[in-house]
Amino acid sequence: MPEKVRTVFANSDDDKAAEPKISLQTTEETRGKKKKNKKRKREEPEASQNDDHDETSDTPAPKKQVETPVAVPKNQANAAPQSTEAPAAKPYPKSKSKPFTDTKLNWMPLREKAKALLEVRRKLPVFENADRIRSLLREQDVMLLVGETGSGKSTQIPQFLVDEFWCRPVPAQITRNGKTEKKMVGGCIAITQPRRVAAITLARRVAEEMGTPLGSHSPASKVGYSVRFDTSTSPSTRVKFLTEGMLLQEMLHDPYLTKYSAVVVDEVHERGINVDLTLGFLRNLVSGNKEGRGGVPLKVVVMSATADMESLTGFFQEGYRIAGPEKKAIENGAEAGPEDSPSSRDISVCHIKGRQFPVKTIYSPAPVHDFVDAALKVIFQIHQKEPMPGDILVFLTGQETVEALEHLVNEYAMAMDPALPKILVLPLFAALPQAAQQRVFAPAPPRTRKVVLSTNIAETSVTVSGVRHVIDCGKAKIKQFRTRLGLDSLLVKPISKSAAIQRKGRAGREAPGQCFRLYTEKDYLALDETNTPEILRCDLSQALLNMKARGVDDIVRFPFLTRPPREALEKALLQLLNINALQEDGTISAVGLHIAKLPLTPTLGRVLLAAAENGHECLLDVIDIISCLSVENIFLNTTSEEKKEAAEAARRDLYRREGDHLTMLMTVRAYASEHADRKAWAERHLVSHRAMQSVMDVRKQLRTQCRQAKLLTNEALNRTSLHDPSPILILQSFLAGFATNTARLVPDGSYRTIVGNQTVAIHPSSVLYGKKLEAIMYNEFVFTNRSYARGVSAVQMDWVGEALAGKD
DNA sequence: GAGCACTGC
Repeated sequence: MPEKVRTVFANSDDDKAAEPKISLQTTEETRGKKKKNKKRKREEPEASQNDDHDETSDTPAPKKQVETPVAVPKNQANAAPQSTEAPAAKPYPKSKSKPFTDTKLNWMPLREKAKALLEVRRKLPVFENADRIRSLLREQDVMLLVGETGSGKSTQIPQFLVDEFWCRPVPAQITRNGKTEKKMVGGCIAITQPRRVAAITLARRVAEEMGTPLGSHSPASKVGYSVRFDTSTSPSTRVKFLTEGMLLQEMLHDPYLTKYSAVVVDEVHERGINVDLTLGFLRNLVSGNKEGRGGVPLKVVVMSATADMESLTGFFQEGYRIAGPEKKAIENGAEAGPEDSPSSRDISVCHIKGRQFPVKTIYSPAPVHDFVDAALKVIFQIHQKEPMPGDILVFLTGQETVEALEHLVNEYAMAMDPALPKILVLPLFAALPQAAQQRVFAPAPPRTRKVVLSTNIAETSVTVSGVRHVIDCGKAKIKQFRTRLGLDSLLVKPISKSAAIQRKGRAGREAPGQCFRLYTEKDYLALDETNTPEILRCDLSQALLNMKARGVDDIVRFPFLTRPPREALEKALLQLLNINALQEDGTISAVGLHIAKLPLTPTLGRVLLAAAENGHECLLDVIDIISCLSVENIFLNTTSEEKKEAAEAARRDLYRREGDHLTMLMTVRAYASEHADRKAWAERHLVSHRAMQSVMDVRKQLRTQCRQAKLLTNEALNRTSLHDPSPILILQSFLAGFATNTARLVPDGSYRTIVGNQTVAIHPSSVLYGKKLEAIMYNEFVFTNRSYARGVSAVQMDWVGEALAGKD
């Protein structure tokens, strides 16, 4: 249903009621505007392609767009996703000696580009609402904004707000823990994003539009971004794009977000656990007393692509209700601005229409049993009937189904009528090497139709150009943490309506399109409205530790947008108790506080601290291993048989009989000591170069943090000679966090978990696969077709006993 | 004999 609703921006001229007011969409003015929109679409479909960030997420601000703002074929822009640096981002070296006037001169071309871009911006659906959004936010602290794809909300909203009077830094007196301090509060707008690429791409784009250099490139820069391993801001930054995790991290140090006048939370509908935590903390900030901010209000804009805003309005209203009808007097005497009038408690809901071409939906007349087979038929049906150009995007569940369909399509294509255009089949999934992924962005060769077979990576993370036909199998693999069993399950499940709409929308980005749903309309109507929030699907220990570290001692009273079941919360608390991150009374311990600041799961954080007690050498080795465990799989999947044998031989010298942990250590050591050509080394050993680069990033970050925490000395870090690792010390350090992730061999030759007595098999990707050992410790316990332990090492039963008894 | 997608001072 949401896809059929056509709404315009909220009509906010209604009388203001005393009760918290929600201005809902009105449909009256729609008609005229709709027509206008339609016309616009025909005239400049290209302009709409780069204004919403999910469209550019894989195509950083196409530079052509800057030079000729009118017409850029999307294909072209996508064809070179590597040319990331827009010209505006380049000209400022970090050199401090550069005179300021120089910067000023270099500004001129930026200004001109910004002026040209303004023409494009003016045509965005969101633009005509600028004044209304500004005036609502002058009165109110919270705004909810529904903006469909292509509305331009992510790039424009911060620019609408940055020059508002309330967005200037103000001197304030802050009282905390009885101490009063003078400080500037506000001045900056934060915009959160679920993904790194989006944060960086948007920052680049907005910097161009504002005509200022990006981030740390110049002291005059107004736009910056902050993602893990990559921060580009300057003291003058006013608009900052960051990942949700990064904002949470900032909040650990500055709970009242005193740098910011506003926080814009974008893409809320994706409902990652970080966004849920962010919203909980923000609700406490807007509805609580503002002492920590010296009485200066914080504006919160929550943006989503789906119309389900009722739960969000209720969520923020409840915050106001609990805070009480009267505002607490501000004790330190900060002046009461207009924000303190009752209307600051109103919440407005605004709808902005997107810019999409119409997409026709075709349902399967009867239930489909084999969606790979059904997809095959539809692909050739489209290919025979539909004119060129018009590529096909097929949503499947995983690598397995992608590869199965790939073979089938290629097979059928060979027997195809030679008079028909050719078919180019391109698989797309996250584990695919980067180079192979890039192939889907290149436009199809002449007289060829691209058929992209994708997992749900193409649903949000990646935009494929040229697509006019979408085939949706209606399913996806979803990871679900099962509290009772303490394991992750990766199961094929039906998608939600909003995911189905998202998939369908991928056909209408450049021209009218069609979407074939390989399920019946009845099935569609029975789907859940939205995706299950991650907070209901994952292990909560990290989230709880973060809350505890922020002083939220009573978890039950935390404002959850969706409250996790009690059992899941209890399990997480128990786990934190087990690793001594919490004290018996449930408050955070010194160890817990330390772990919370590490960019690791609580368990891995605990391991790191345990290793620190076993000496510098052990800590350095454990950091190497932890770095591997906290990134995607470093070992590539073998594709062909010949390659496999060569790789097995090359990898042989890395394998350690102690298990995967020590094997990872040897891999990091070998990679790090390869100075000539790491990429070639990685290819030879069938190790993912991309993953190893992340490993090295994490390793560097952890080493730095350990040095700052005085767990490592410079001397230990700079030592060049390699010591012999001590497997015993390393594995015992791991048991400090993973004592409950252990299993012992039983007489029938299988393994049973020590806690829970469940059957578990060593995953085939492990170096210990097929081995019979006294006991094993594993990093992960997952269920796919059966229960597997992944990341496995051999341990001794008496070590496990000691670790479980807490005598580490 | 096997690998949905994201993310972190």
